[in-house]
Amino acid sequence: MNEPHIESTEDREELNELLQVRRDKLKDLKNLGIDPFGEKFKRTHSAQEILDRFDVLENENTTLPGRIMSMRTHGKASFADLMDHTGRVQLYFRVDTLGEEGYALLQKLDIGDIVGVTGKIFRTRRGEISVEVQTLKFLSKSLRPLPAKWHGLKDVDLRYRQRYVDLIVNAEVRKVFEIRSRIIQSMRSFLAERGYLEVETPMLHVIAGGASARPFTTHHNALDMDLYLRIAPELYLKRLLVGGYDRVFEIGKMFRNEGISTKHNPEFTMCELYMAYGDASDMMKITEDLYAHIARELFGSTTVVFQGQEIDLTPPWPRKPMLDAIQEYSGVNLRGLDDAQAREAARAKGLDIEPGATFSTVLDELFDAFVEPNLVQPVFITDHPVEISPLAKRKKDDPLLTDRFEPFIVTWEAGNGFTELNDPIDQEQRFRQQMAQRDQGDDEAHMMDEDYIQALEYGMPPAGGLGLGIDRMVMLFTDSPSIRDVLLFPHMRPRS
RNA sequence: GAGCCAUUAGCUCAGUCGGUAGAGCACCGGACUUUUAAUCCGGGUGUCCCGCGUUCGAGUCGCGGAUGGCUCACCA
Repeated sequence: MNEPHIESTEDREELNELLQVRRDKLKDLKNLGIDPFGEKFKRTHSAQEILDRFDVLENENTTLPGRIMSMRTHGKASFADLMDHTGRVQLYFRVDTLGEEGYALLQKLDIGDIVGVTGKIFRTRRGEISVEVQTLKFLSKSLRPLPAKWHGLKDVDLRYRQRYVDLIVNAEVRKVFEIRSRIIQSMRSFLAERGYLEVETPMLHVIAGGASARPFTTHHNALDMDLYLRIAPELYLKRLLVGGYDRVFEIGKMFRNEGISTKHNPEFTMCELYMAYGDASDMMKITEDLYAHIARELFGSTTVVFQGQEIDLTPPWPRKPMLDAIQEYSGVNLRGLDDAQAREAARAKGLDIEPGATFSTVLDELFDAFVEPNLVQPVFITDHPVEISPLAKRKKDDPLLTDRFEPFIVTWEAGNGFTELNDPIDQEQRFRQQMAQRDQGDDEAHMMDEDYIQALEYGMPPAGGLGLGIDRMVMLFTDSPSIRDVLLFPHMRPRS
């Protein structure tokens, strides 16, 4: 920190009045021998504690830090609201208590300043629980004005770019991220209780596998090699099953170089878990139980309201094979059709299908157009075609389909799970098929991972695996319509 | 990537037919010893997102650009 403090007009002519006034007060404090950026401060109570336990705390002394959020001055007495992480408590200042000199310091106090006070807890005539301040310490002088107390900060651009201000001013935003933290905690304990070991696998991948997505690339200088940011941890977690761990999970960031929308951020959080000797049905059960468990912990109920719709998360959720769902909602029965017939059937429903589209592409289009918008209440869509499921085990009774499922809630895909393919020979063929698609120009097709095949050749137990999108789960539980509302710092274009 | 919309004071927003900008809160000065969206008196603090153009004159009209929002596309 070599830069000198900028304190007054001489240093920076361009500061506007609001900023200048605060810098002048800062200078005044220093001239009085007061450090405007205090130090460690020990608290005896939080703001909420004072309110909650007033019956026993009345007339007791308290010491607490917080941020000044509003001030009402009345000549020789003044009021202020002090906010900490728990809530707000009113401060009462009077010249009789503080003395002329102490009281005069209030002139240097601004909304936004972080202070520590000591004083007596009492109730005002109007009934407001307050602290009559005996000592006031400046812990951090605020040099910028906060947004208006009544209207707050609404400009979404500013709210995301300056999330710190959003968090200061909008208590409901703070709440969202507290709930996010509780959801993840609750997920961890849920899985730990069931014998899952939390692990960490690499984020820098030589092969971006485990999902169909365009990866970000980066470069390692010392090794002079390009690397990918992971799009999924799947192949590493299954190597751990080969290694002998019975149940593992990982919660972490994934990176996908794709479009940004209200449901997509380039980096997002996923929880993946694997259960040796299990299968897709175990994973469906874990999914519905986990959602219900979190809902109960958060709200004491397994129904939640999202954007005005009541969503019933009570297990068990219905299971519906993909082809049945398509037939039910679009009237198209794709069973037994070849690529050309499937294209024709979809076109008959008014979809714009490309000439070379394969059966699974058509299926995807029909599903997106006719089925997805209807999947408001939780449901597992099952039995995806093998071409779009290169890591899932085939169904015993239909080798063209896989033992796979996707949970849908409020029309979003909330996750993805399946019985894991543990046959290295089939896996290698699937990868080769994906490579062929890649050669056709599909840059989201899976890459070949020789080492993963080798791992399977050592023997991986039959297993169930599941990936859950944490951000979408948090959106559901916090009634947030945009993923940006559940990310502290959503990706934004830099301002020029 | 495409369409639509938005961008004016620190914040939230007005701004008529094209005539050089306003309100509330915040802020500054003054009064006030239990207020609480405190009140009362006085003060408008501005790159009207940026650039170019039309015009005697542009916050306002046209074109280009930036950022954001929504929808679509892409995408699990």
